Amino acid sequence: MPELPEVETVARGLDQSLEGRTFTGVTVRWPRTVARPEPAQLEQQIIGRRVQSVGRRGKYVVVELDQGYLLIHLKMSGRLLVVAAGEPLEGHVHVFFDLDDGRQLRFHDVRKFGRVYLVDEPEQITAGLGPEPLDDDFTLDDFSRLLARRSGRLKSLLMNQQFLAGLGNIYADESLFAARLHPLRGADSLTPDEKARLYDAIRSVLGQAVDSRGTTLDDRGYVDASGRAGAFQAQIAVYGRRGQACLVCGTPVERIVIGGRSSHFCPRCQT
DNA sequence: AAAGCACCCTGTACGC
DNA sequence: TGCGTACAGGGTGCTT
Repeated sequence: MPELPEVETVARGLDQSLEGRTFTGVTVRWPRTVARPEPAQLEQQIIGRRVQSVGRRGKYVVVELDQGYLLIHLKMSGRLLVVAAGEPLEGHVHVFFDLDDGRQLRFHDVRKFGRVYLVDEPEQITAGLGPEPLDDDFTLDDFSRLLARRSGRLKSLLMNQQFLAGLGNIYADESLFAARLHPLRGADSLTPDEKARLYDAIRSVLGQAVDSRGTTLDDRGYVDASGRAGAFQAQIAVYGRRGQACLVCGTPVERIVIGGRSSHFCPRCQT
């Protein structure tokens, strides 16, 4: 599932390959994928727009145009691929954009949860997101202050994009393992040392995952804009490892459901 | 404020 | 072999 490291990797690839390109057409094959404007208006609004840069906010890919912004959320299964227009159109391509150099930006999404937005300002979509955990100016003090106002379970909190932007199920579980904190711990129960451990763990796990170009769990999983898989799966400690030995102590990894989402943790290491 | 759940979707795993 | 069904997952919206 694309989370912050995967979206960051996609955005970096798109920034390289799309900068300076102009959109010359768009085809919508599954209208619900286009959240706004109305699919019929997308064409007239995006043709002629030029890409200035591609970045990321939370789990959104943010394409800065000479006028307006194209935002894409990959949700569960979305892929953004840049290919020559002559390449056969794969199944599950719900929207594709023609570029002025004979290539296409294709939005491929088996689950159809992903969404595309064309807006004047990115904040129209991203205003509710919490801070970026990897920003230089996101400090331990900031994190402690955010935690102080919360009382829910750590796992649910880390998954809440309004609390912190970019963590999903994989990196929330991995961060809690790295911090040696149980996913059901109350956010208001942490000692100063535990808060520091969690802050460090989130930044360390996300940073390493970005360096590894994200996590690709199987051959249908995440790939970047050039179709390349990530490598962080080799460093996964608990996610998806139910029943397997904890890499630190050998205790079987447990899986429980929190807030309707699976949570993986070591019952001995995480307290 | 937080928890629980249905919803959106489809491929896959599983039971019979 | 083939069918039906449960499940996974991020985010939103609704109810408790």
